[in-house]
Amino acid sequence: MRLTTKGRFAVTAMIDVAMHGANGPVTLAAVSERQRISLSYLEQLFGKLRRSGIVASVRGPGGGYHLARAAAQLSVAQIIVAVDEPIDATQCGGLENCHDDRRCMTHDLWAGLNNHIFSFLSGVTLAQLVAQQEQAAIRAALHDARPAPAGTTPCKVPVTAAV
Amino acid sequence: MRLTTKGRFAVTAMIDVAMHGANGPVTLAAVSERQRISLSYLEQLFGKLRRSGIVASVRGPGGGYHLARAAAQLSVAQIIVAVDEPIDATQCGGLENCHDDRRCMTHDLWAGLNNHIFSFLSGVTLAQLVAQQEQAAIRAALHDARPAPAGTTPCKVPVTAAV
DNA sequence: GTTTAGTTGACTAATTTGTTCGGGTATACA
DNA sequence: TGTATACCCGAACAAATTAGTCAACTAAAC
Repeated sequence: MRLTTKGRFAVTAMIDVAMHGANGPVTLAAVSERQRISLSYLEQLFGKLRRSGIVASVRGPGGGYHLARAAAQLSVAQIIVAVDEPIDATQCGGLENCHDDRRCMTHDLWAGLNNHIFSFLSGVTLAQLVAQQEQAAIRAALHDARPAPAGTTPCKVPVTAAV
Repeated sequence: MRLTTKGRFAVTAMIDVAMHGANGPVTLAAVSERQRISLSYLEQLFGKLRRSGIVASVRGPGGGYHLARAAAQLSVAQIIVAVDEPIDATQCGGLENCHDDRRCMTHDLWAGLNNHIFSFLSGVTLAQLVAQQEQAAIRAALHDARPAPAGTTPCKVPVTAAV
């Protein structure tokens, strides 16, 4: 289980699809514009998401992507695994160059940690993230009750974001 | 909080130091040989670990690295943060190019997930990993009671390792 | 003073990330 | 039947990151 910006893009895009999918399929062009992710990159990501059965596509005009399952049935772990392909398998997967025990120590160790992180992210559903996001939007609307001039909202990134 | 092989190398090396640190400092050369990590790469990683106050160094003959605190006081999160520098801060940290709300949506979202993962990994101590590793070694020793020919132990990587 | 081992920095190859381009194909709609 | 929409696919690419190498230096033990 890797955790890179690639997976974040995928999750972000999936949240966007989940939030805008009420009235039919969501186009990647719309996601691209809203989330500022290059269209082609989205195409690559959604190709994987589709092949993983996480989203389904509708071609032609009025087409786009929609969730293949309910948002409550889709976990962050599934999304990340779909786009952040495994590769590696920790350097000796099926290879025979794994002779000394030490090597295996690393593997077992990380397999364990992987399991922990994976099961944690498996417990976080898209539905939860969407709900969290919608609440945040409501809070923001209430807080900035006065009509703020467009394009001036400061971006408050919690300190921990840099972690 | 990124989660890459770099962090894994660091944690693996730290476990090695923790397990072999009973009789004085552990040299990177020894870690390099046992864990099959390039010496120079370890030097880079331990440079960061030292500057983060996670390990302390002893120079000269008989020198090496030892934990700066008890293994029970060192979390996986600390190690990973030390070597996997933050960079990014999710693309707009202090920058002013964060105008539309959507951008901030991503940030808040990931800050939240970061917090979750971070606090989870903060709860995993080096001492726990060492204990887990020692138990595994004991199990392996009991299981492979017969004297296995050197260099033939198969490397069993759990399926989930590929995740 | 010689050896050990940390310390630093520069430099490199390989991989990953994110993007751009250039073409396809399926479908709704006129 | 045509045309616009939007999914699909692959190649090529710059930038960043990862992992490793090399070389020179400093502190300490013996």
